[in-house]
Amino acid sequence: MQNAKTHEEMEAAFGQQLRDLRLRRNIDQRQLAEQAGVALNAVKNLENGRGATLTSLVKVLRTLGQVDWLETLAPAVAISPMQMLKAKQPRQRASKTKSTSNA
Amino acid sequence: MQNAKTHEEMEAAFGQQLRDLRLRRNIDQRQLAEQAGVALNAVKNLENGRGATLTSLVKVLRTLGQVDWLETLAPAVAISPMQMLKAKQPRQRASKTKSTSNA
DNA sequence: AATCAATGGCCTTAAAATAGTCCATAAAAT
DNA sequence: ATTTTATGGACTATTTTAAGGCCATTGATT
Repeated sequence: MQNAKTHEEMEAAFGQQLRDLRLRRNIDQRQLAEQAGVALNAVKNLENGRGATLTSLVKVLRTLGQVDWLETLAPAVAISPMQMLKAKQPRQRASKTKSTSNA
Repeated sequence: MQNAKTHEEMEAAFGQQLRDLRLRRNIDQRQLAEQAGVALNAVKNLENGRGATLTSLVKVLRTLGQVDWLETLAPAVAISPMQMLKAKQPRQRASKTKSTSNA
């Protein structure tokens, strides 16, 4: 099983992390909302996992000094410039072979 | 300056990472959308940074096998159980000192 | 060169952000 | 321990935005 968590659980757990970050900086939700330029309820929703937009998340992450985290999702495969020249473009579109299509 | 990138740029860059992940698995947007249980447009919006919900992101991340990434935002401060007993609660509310209040 | 995936536009519906207020309670002050 | 006070959660109504679906166009793959 990959995690067994539902989206709701995952979002709630994620919100808890956001809350931890905020508390480490010792600011309240209102201040965070103001500094991030989002509504107070947006922060509440984020921390409670009740639904939010990526935009709100990015703004909040920036205020919390965690924007870099967003770039850690898909670490680019680091290859040398020489390899770069040899290698084909990494793939810009999915190929036709419907390998993983289970639908 | 905190990163010089605008939200739009950040979301677009983030979307590019999602696209990379998808292409590494060699599936197209439609397949990803189907497997994730979101609309094709949700995937488009995510990859293009045109606005998306956290829910869509979580569903897509799960399909891409990257849900664990969500838990890497605020790595909990690992302390021993004994320290836990001694230590004060990490802070459950922001304290009164309006240090960072710029409003 | 021909295909077909990916994008972008438009429209409708669903959902989230915003704004404002109230309340329970945890934290600070006495 | 009790009081005070700020904090965070809950609720409503309204505005804004994204999801969902469809079609036309672009452009990478083959």
